[in-house]
Amino acid sequence: MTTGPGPGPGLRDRKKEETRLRLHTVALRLAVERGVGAVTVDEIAAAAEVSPRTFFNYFATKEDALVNTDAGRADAVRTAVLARPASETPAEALRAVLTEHVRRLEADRELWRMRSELAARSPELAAKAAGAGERFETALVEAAYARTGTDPAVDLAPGLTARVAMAAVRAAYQQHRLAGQEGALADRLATAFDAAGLR
Amino acid sequence: MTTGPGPGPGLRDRKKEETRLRLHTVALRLAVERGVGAVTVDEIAAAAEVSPRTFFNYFATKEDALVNTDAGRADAVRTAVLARPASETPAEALRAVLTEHVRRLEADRELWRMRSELAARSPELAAKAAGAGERFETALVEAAYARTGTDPAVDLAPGLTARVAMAAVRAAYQQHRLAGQEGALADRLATAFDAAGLR
DNA sequence: GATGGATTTTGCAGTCGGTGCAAAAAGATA
DNA sequence: TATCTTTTTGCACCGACTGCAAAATCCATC
Repeated sequence: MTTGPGPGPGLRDRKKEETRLRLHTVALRLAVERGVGAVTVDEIAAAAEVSPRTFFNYFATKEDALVNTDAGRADAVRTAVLARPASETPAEALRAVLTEHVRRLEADRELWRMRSELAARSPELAAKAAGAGERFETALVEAAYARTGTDPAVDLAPGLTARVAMAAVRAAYQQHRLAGQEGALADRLATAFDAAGLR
Repeated sequence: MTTGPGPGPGLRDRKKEETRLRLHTVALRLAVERGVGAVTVDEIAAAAEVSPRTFFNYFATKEDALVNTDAGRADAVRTAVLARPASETPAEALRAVLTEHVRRLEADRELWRMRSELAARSPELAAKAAGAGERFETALVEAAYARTGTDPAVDLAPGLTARVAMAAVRAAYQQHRLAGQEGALADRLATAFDAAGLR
């Protein structure tokens, strides 16, 4: 994000980042208060103090502002899996990266709770979130194959392992949510990984 | 679909079913030829010889006409899992139902190839398809818990098993596609189920 | 500090997806 | 055949989204 010999991000970059975040949080707040369908892009832009046209400089669609799917997330997780020690099996690498990934998400628990709530109320949003989840899973699959160096048309295991790992994450999340978010998600996740054979 | 004491579906019902199918296949054809974004609802409706307003009597959105996500699919699979012999474990029931489900999908291989191709080219379509996949998985999870009669907040296993089963299906599909759809998908699926521990 | 260039925001007009409503058309029934 | 029910259609409208160009803001240089 460095723009040159200066001491850090310029005012422009900082303002862009702040605007993006403001649009996202304002959109979330309004949608939670009134429902996804009842909030217009005009209203979000006005509340965030930018023009509607500018809204679309930041987000391709209204749903993107609510889900804030960051294309970098899939890239980042792929990179993280590849950066694990070469001695680890795909299962070990995936497990370690996902455990850390979930730990970080927990730090934004309230944000995730709001997103889940909205997705439960809006099929379009649920679909957008599911699409993002699928891209995330695809990145894990690609990373697993990159680690084994095997041909996906021949070797089923890396693709299966990555997908099973994500299945364990989703199962642990559901249980955590239904249990009222009591207890440690990390423990549930560890239990799910063990039960799914990822060691 | 019987409308009364008559000998079968009335003209109305038959025409509705034909119209829905025509809209779907015309939409698919046009989208494959020109790209999802380049085809308008007006064009689809005209090619299917109905008015644009009628299009929306059949499909809630343009993407729905392309993906043709049938809400009944999730319900049907839930019913099928519940209808398996009570002596079967969730894993056995899920495996049997999914094996049959995939066998039926293979009968429409060309249709599924077109859908996959479109989803790869359109993020909105990919999201819609992912959303449908998630609802399908949710139905499997619900059916698994209904079979065990256990509390999802307490018992992780049924939810995990159902999700792992779907992971196996997706892994098998990917391998099948990358292998140029040669060989039997059913064999790949059986291998994936075995490797994932669903017996 | 002034100037010019680069970048971002904004306003605007337009297209398209999607909705509600009522009239017209088509099918079903007596 | 007349009447009722259901489906289709036309229409006006709203909101999401896009391309374009002018205005505003930031940045580098002198």
